[in-house]
Amino acid sequence: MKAPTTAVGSQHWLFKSEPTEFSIDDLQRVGREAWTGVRNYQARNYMRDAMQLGDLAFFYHSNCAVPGIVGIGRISRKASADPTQFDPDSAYYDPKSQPDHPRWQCVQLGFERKLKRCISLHEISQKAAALGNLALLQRGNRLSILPVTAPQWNFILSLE
DNA sequence: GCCAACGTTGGC
DNA sequence: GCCAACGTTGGC
Repeated sequence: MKAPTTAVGSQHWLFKSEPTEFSIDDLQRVGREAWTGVRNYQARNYMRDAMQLGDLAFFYHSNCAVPGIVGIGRISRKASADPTQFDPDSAYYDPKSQPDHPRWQCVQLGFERKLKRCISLHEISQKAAALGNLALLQRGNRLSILPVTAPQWNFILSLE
C-alpha cells in the first residue's frame, strides 16, 4: 500500500504582501491571483513541493503602518511556472531561467474572506508564548511565504 | 530613513 | 568551497 499523501487542503500558510503593492482588498476585488514574483528558493519550495489545493493561508500586510494578518485565502491552483520570469519587461524577469527548466513557480491564491479586524504583528508578538515557534516571529525571518501549524492557525483565529 | 538579518553573487 | 561585497526585506 502506498503511503498516504498529505490530505488535500489540510495545511496552513502565511502569505506576506505589501498593501501598497497588493492588498487584501485587491484580492477580494479580483477573486484570485497568481502569486508571481517570489524569488526566494525556500518560499518557492513551499509552493512547489508542499502546497496542496485547498490549503488555507493567512494574508499578511507587511512593510506598512500596522503590519498584521488581515484576511484569509485558499490555494486555488497548484504550483506552475511563474510567467514573469520569462518576461523581459517584468520587474521579476530572470534571464538565467530557461523555459524548459523554469526556475520559479507560483500558486494561485483565491480570496476566502477578510478578518473582522487586523490581528497585528504587535498583538501576535505579545501572544508568542501561546504560539510556540511561529515562523513569523522567528528572528531575522524575511520569507514572504511561511508555514503555520494547525494549532497556531486556530489560536490566531481565536483572537479575531 | 535606519539598520539588523539575511540570501545571493562572483572572484579566487 | 570560501567569503567579502552587495542587494533586499521589513520592523521600527
